[in-house]
Amino acid sequence: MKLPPGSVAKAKTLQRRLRARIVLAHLKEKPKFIAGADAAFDGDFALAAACVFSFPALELLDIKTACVKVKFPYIPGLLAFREGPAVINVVKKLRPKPDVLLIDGQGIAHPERMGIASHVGLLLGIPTIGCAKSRLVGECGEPGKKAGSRVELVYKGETVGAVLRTKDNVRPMFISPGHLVDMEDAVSIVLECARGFRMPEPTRQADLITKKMKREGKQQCAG
DNA sequence: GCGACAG
DNA sequence: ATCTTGTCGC
Repeated sequence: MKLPPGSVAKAKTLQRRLRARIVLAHLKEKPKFIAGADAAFDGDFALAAACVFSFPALELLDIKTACVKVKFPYIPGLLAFREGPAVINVVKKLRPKPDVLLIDGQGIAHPERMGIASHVGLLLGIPTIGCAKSRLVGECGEPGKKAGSRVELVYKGETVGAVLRTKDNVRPMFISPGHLVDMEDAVSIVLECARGFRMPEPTRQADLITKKMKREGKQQCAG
């Protein structure tokens, strides 16, 4: 996928401008509604899905989907410019509006502290948590084999995330605050959303929906 | 120059 | 992310 000249440099400049507005603070109230969002790809289109659950009961309350044309290729560190538009579009449709949003990707565990979770959280103005299946940046050890064990993810001398075992004996998840939450919130909320699978329920369901959309064809999706 | 590199 | 069969482990 081709990009107009200078797009990559402009994207990086925007990240550095937006990161000044990221706020990491402890949630004042326990969330009542939590959502998860993810996207799959079919040609030049991003098939996005988002779902909201009651929290901490995790009863499914709403599901929304969207099909958005992608204008950016995948470039490590610039995922928000590829998936962000579709995710923002679909999350805006959710009812009730979520108090916290889990996104498949990094929060501040990013070269510019602006992973997709931080980026989307800032643009939507809602608390977000990055839930990635693998590492983008940072150094870390290996957490214990039991669910709940964790080690810090350190980047340039700063703790930017947690390498968290969400299930016994499975590869850990890379959790990092996105926006309007702190590290403790991120880890505790993800653990409360762990329901016997590696991925926390909100993100896991969004991922399943996304793959189903792809199987059944993008022609019938909203957006 | 070489290796790393979310989805 | 996506392309892909059988297969090992809980």
